Amino acid sequence: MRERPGPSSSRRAPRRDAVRNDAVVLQAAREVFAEQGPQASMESIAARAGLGVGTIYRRFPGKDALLDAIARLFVDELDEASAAALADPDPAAGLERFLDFVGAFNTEKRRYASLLAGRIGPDDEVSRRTFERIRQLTQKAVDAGHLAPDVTGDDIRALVAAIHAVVAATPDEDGSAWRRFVRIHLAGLRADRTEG
Amino acid sequence: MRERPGPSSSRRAPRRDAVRNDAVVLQAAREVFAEQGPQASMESIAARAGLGVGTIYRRFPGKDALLDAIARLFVDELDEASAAALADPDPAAGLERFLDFVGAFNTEKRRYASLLAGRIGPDDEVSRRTFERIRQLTQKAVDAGHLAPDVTGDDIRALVAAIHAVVAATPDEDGSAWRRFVRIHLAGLRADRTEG
DNA sequence: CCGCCTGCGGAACGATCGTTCCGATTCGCT
DNA sequence: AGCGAATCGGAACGATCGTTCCGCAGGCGG
Repeated sequence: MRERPGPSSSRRAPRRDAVRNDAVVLQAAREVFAEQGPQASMESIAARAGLGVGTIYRRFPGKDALLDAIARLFVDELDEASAAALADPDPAAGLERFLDFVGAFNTEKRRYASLLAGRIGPDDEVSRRTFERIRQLTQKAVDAGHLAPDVTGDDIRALVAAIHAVVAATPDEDGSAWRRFVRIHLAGLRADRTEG
Repeated sequence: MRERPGPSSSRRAPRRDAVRNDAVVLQAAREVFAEQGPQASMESIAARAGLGVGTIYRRFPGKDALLDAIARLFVDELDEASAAALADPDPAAGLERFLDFVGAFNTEKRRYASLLAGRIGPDDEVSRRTFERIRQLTQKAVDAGHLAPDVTGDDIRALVAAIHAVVAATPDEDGSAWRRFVRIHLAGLRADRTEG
């Protein structure tokens, strides 16, 4: 039994091609899933990556795991945006920045929409963290008088879902439709609705 | 050669079981698709109907045609609702009645949501008729002063898409979430947004 | 440069599914 | 009741796809 170089490396350095392929597989999967939807075959992903199917299975237990990994990337990105928005000293600016991000994000990733369907549940830890930030951000905006007193995090969460739908229903990459939708809805969230 | 009873009946009365099965197949398909989604197998639909798969294929050319037929039922129902709303003498009441229908309709048919995905395009004749009615209804509501002057049919169409998303994002059959969402958005559509 | 081992390719397998087809069955008519 | 045709049931087929497996190539350490 020889001494090992370090506590974390057991025998050998990983092969360079293997390291490269980690990123290659994920990138190819993102492209092909975006073009063909979740029912794209593993074969077509492997072809796009310039690899064999076995190489994919050495990294991901199966197709579901591959889709989950991609979905996680998006959830994480949204979580970071919520953190940045909450850090803004002006709650109104932070909220609008966040909603802008949601719209732009959905527009950019419009072809990936079907991938997340039912893949990340409401009990996901990251999603819960994101919503908690939305809740705090909303409360700060209410306290500052930028939203009507009865508005809660649930209202903003509904708006986020609605933005997704509006972007999906809008052809091409026209950003004006969802921006107008957000402006209108924010006006409703600011308004005194005690009469209606 | 005998005289035939009429110009449209060629030989015989249709068999009673065949007439029954027309409705049986469609009902079974609706149930199974609602439970399992569009990827439910023809076999499982036939089993639910208590029939063989061949019986389904005698009525519908294939699975896609079966899904299209179901989607068409929903599109037609929405079209009728738009006609009823437009017939209301009070544009504001007609509009709110229509939006109420959309929310209730999506709640009731929540499990069918994935069936229509990409199945009925924007160039569908019935869908175009529906949108034209929405456009007229919106114009009447604007003229009556119930909506801000810059609101168009596109805004209401976006709201319809948003309602669908909010219903889908709400657990169970709680109708309060989308009702609140609609009330908020309508307040935004009524508001003078020249400042924001 | 050599030998060893990690990682790769892609054929093959089993499962699933949409669709077809034809013998058996059931119905309408006389 | 009996005949002929319309309709049905479900086995069988071909295509597709996810996954496994193992012989082989290519890179790493010496």
